[in-house]
Amino acid sequence: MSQIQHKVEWRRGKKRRAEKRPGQAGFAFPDWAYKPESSPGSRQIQLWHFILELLRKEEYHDVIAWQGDYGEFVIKDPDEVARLWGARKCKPQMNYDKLSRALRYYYNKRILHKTKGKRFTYKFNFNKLVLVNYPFIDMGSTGSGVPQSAPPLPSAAGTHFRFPPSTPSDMLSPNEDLRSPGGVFSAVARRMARGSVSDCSDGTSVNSEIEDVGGPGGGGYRSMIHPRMSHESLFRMYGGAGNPNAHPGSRGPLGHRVHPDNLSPFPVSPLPGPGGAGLLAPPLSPALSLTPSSHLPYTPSPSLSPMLGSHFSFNPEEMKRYLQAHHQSVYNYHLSPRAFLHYPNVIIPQPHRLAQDKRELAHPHSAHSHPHPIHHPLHLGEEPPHLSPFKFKLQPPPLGRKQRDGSQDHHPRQSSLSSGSGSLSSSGLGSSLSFGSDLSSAGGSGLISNSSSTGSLNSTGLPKIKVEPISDIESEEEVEVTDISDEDPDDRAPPTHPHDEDLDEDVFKAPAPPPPGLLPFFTSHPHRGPPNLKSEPAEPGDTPSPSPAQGQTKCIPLKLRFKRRWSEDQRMEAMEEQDDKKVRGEKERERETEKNGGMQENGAGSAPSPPALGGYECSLPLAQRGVNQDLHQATAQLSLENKDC
DNA sequence: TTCGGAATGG
DNA sequence: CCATTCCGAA
Repeated sequence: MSQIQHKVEWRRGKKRRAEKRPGQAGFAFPDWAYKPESSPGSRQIQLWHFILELLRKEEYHDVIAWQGDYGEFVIKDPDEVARLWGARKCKPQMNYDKLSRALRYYYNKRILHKTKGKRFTYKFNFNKLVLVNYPFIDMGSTGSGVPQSAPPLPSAAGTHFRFPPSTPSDMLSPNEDLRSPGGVFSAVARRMARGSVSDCSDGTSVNSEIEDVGGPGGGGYRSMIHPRMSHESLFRMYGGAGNPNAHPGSRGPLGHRVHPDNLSPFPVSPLPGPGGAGLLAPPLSPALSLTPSSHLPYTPSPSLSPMLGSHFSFNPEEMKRYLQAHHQSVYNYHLSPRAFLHYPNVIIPQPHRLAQDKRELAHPHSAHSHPHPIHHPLHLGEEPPHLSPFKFKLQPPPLGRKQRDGSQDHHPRQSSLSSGSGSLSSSGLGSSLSFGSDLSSAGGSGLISNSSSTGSLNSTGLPKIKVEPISDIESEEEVEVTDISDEDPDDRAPPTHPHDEDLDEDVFKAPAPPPPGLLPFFTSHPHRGPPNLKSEPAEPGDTPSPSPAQGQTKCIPLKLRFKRRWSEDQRMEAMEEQDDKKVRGEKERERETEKNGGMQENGAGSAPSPPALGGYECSLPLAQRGVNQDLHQATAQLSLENKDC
């Protein structure tokens, strides 16, 4: 503020870009999801990344710190944060007002939301997808501890899965990528490709994002998160307090960071040794909230899990594993249940219901007449018969309050099908591989439950939380992860669901072909503590009884269950923070979703995406070779501040 | 203080 | 897309 705002700048009349279209290239999902590739803007560090970094560092504790629950942070010194941000972006004029505007944009992306009632307090929506990309973030840790809560969740979840897929060999598989050329990897590749650079001219400053470095090698590291681990764990890994090694306390003044190692965002070795801790690393922190899903029974301890340890050992096999895991993890993180629906193999632990489900699930279905949705916990080897592209939808957009305009029409989505949409996979993988990518993918956003919840739930009397129109958005917004390959619609076009389109949830709907490699495994559902069973209003639609009957190849019952759960979760969230969101029409958001067409494929084609595989491959070697080194480098690079511009 | 539209730059 | 900058409105 003090500064003058001379807006003198060049304001040339640029024409307004009237529209924004997402990629024509063919992605169904929001472009922003992958910005890295081409968009310049994105290539720079993004604000939320920056925020996370600050949060990770003790040095900045006074200006910004985690506070409260999961993912909540408070900006203690707005001006300072703005200054730092401005420095990073070389925008001396930056101030909190502006910075906050930028943060507000995240609301729609669901990356952040405001904690109401608390000044300067925002909350990351880690619950949903964000983590996918940033598993390492340690949220609550900061000094305080985080621990707030470890959510008591059901540990059950953990139990079932075995992380390690049975067949490692498959991992690499190809499924994903292979399937579609452009598929997942492309995204990854793109990300990798993008080099982040420091903004400032001199380059002195390094980006905090370490992506690049991380990319090949780095990516690998992270992946290993045990699937079971919840975000929380991950968070800690990221460097927070959880990691003992993490900040040793020494912190340099701005420019210096502690040892690179510590700070690095990378979790240090996520990959546990094969046998090691990896499997079980206990989750630690709990900062997460909402959906913590899978928590192990044990409580998180602040100290990290063994996994975090610093050693990496990579064997080729491990790498594979880890990659796989990665994928999995990606998919797993709090995604909406829907995501899982498509995966037969997945097991989803539900805390409460677990038991029941478990039984059902547990059965080895031997394949038979009725294909049970769930098979074994991940098995890569088997390819699931049909995996569809999973789409994840994120939370519903917060709908801004645009009451004023009142506009909006919401169109119900009709589309159900949109489905086809595509998907993208990028998110997970991409990011995984490369470090810093954006969460963009995460952001993808989608919608959520609303439909279901709204509809059904409403009846319950809940306040409607959101109602949104997500229609269009949905399509786009949802992020799908998966391969996009979907290209062919037909194949997958499943005739499946005879019953309904699910309009409510589009999401569920269409299953598609199985992407082979991905297997998500479980999800997490968090519920925070309160039990919800009770109230769950069953939705009408819900299937009370699970009978998969039909040909659903997929699992309907499960689906429903999830749905329910999801809805609840959503509600909870909503309630928690709740806001009223209103329906906001998303205006412009596009429509594109076409899905079909050729876009998808694009992977290769239009999209510039580099050869996915290539990237992939690269990574391996790298990883193997010198992971540590890479890490170090990466870490080293990380620096928040930039010197002067 | 916070929200979000609009225009604009990149 | 992702901010940045303004700015009017709650």
